Amino acid sequence: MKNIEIARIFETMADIMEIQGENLFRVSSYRKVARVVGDMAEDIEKVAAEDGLTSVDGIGKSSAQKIEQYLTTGKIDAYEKLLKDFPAGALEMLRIPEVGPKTVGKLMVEKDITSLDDLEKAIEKGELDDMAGMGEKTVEKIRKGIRQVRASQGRTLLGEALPVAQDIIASLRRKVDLKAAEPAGSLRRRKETVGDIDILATVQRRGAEGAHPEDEIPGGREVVDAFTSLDNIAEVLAAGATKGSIRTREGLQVDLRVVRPESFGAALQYFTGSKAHNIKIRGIALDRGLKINEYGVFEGGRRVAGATEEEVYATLDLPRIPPELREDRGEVEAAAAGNLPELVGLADIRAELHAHTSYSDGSFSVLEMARAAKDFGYCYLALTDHSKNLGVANGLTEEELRRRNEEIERAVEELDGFPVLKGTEVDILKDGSLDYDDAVLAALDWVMASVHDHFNMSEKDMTDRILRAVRNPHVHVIGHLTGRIIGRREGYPVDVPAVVEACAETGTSLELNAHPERLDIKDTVCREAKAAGVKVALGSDAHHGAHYGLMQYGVATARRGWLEKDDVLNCMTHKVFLKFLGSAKG
DNA sequence: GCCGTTTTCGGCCCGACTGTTTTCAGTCG
Repeated sequence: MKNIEIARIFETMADIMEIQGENLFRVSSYRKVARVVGDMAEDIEKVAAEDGLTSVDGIGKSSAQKIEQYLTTGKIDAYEKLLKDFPAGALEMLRIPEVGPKTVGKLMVEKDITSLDDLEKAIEKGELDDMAGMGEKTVEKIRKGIRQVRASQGRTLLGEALPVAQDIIASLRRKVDLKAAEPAGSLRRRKETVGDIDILATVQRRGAEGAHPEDEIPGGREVVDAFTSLDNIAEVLAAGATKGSIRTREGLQVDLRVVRPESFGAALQYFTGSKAHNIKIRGIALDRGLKINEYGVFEGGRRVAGATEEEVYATLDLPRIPPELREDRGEVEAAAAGNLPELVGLADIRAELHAHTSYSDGSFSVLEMARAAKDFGYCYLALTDHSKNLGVANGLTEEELRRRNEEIERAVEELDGFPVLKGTEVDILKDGSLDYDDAVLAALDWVMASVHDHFNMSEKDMTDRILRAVRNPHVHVIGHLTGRIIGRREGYPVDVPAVVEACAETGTSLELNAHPERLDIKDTVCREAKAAGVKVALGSDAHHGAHYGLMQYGVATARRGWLEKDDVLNCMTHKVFLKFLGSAKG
């Protein structure tokens, strides 16, 4: 599956072309190719062979040729040519806040600066001072920005950013009387990582009717002041009449915007994005003679909507599209056709299906884990301790597994019959065999099979290894399919579509590991699984009673993957779940 | 470079903020 590689190449080409001053529409068409190829569920090679690349919206003749060339030769001439004249370290400078392609281009041409290091040295020597547009403040910003790029190396996990945003909103509400306050941006779309946090707020008092957008918002400055005087702030970056910006001690940038109540829905829609979704929405508006901006929907000069998102979408005869879907992956078309999915919600989740106890590497006993699940509101629980191969995690021998199962029976009794399934997260060994014999697995209620070692295999070998586990009649579900750790470890190479296909054939499910560092399978694969009729099991990978709360990130990712209640095993009642397990693998 | 029930040419979403400019370019969301 070469989709991601190709997406990266087109993104890089777009960056380089933009720095070199290429036509911006041409640049954005390269970015669009990168996005559609990266988001595509199918293997690009398969699309190329079957329907042809130009059947994909956004891929024209020229891009199709480049992709074909990559698929056949592993190279793209146009890309090689761009790289040849372009220093490798220069793209890194784009990651500095306030530094865009134009600035990078100027630095390269005028000062021969081609890397973060070069730039830092040049600033130290005062070499930027004679450049047009490089005042004292700008240079200082860049200097700080370089440090920041080095320190943060990118984006923050959803699981870290969401609690920060929720804390800030709660603190803000205690200080000022807000009518509404919501995170926007990629956080609201629940992307697996976010660059910064955007919060929108509106105050109780209504603005004067017909007030111009440029007027100050009544009560706005008061909210901004409250915001910039919160605890846990390392630095106030900006504080105006309607907008404030801070950096938290964890290094996260948080932007707050105060908007008028009559514009709140429009602003929320606008700042939630994604950019691609908004471009599509605006296009539809234009066709109808409407203009949408962050203040509302306008017909001529007249505002026709804006207070709520429902209102904004309704002007286009669309239902409100859930934020998690707003990626221009077909959601607008689905909304227009009345085909939006009824997304699974946290309240639909009846069970935890991936949890460890102190028998392996968890910190709670069997009884404590079960009691915590019951207290959490679940109707049942599956305990999935590691198998003996995983020494570092104190994996269970067959004898230990038997003793743990007896302890489960005692715990069930203790908790008045709260159902606890006897499960395992059994290692898929190097050759694709499993770490327990079939007889041992057959006696268990719930068998999850996962790869935990020998990551450095070829894609073919790894895929064959996993496929062998999929085909084992006792395996109900494959755990964290790609093994990625977001921001730290790329997943091992595996032909995901081939695994999905085999799961569909054999009645095997796929786990969506809800741990914020994993979120594996990811959103687009969820959608692929759903299309193939493969069920998804959400698992928090809990090693402690407090970890059950991580389920929310799994649900968020499932929603981004268009999953509905019927696609998710955890939504089944205990009885239905057992029946499903009895029949799934035929 | 992509796209087309007005189109195969001429468009391509829109606005705010910042620093630095003396009317605007660059960046961001």
